[in-house]
Amino acid sequence: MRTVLKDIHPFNFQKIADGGQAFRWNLQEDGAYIGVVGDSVFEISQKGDGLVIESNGENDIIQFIKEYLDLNRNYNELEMEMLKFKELIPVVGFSSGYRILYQDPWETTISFIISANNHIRNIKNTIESICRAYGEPINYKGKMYYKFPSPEILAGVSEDELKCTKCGYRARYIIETAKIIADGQLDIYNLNKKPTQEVRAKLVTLPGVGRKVADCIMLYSMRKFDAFPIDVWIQRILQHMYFDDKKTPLAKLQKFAEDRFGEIAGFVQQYLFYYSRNRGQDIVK
DNA sequence: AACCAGGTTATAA
DNA sequence: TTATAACCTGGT
Repeated sequence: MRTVLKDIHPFNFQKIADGGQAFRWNLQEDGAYIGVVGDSVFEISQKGDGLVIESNGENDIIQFIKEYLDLNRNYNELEMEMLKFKELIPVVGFSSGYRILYQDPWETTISFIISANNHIRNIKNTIESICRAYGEPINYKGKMYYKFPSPEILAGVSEDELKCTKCGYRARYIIETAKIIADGQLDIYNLNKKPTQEVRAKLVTLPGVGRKVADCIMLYSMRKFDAFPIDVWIQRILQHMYFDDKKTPLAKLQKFAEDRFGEIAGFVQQYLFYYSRNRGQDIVK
């Protein structure tokens, strides 16, 4: 399947793919990105406002990837909302084109458990190893790619074996969480129907999932846009912009951001994150 | 060689 | 309720 989408704006796939919300997109020599989403391989290249999407999936995969890329949302409108906060004017200008992907809750949960106290290169390597070791293969243009393994599969892996993927002490969290999901103790695919507070409370019961990871899961896979994950970058930029560069407790930053940005907090977080990480330097891999 | 990187957890005040 | 240390791994 191959399709061309036009007049997509604002949209910047490089920002989206390398922005830290997804870990399975890899830049090719020709400038395209290849990644596995769900059961299919996708190859995406952007030329201005046009998007070329290739996939081993069938035609009905187009709607799927449009949802994934959040193409049905009006980001012009959204950016107008953000610009009502005057201090965000340079942030929106810098980060425009970023989008919040709509990812799989299970994969997102495990990915962000791995992300804790870790950095992107390691996170990507570990996730890729896990998929290669336990995920089903997909052939795309003569090369092998691998799906993200199911909860049932990871629930059955031993801790020592999983540690071969360099996830370290997180191996235990991954397996225990997989067991809870596989057993049906937590129905992660229907969680989004509940209010944010309630979903968060459920998510943090999973081993390896704290406040920050829970908010990432909600924001990237459940469309809970009032979630506002605070990592060191967000902490830095919030302290810089609103707290006179003074070290401020996470709880205080959290409440501040939620009160100030409300329903669009998650979008603001993404734009701030990208701004905080990348302004004045090259885009980090 | 010591320290850090997109936090969570256990433990103690 | 809030603060502090330990934690796999890979890199500087």
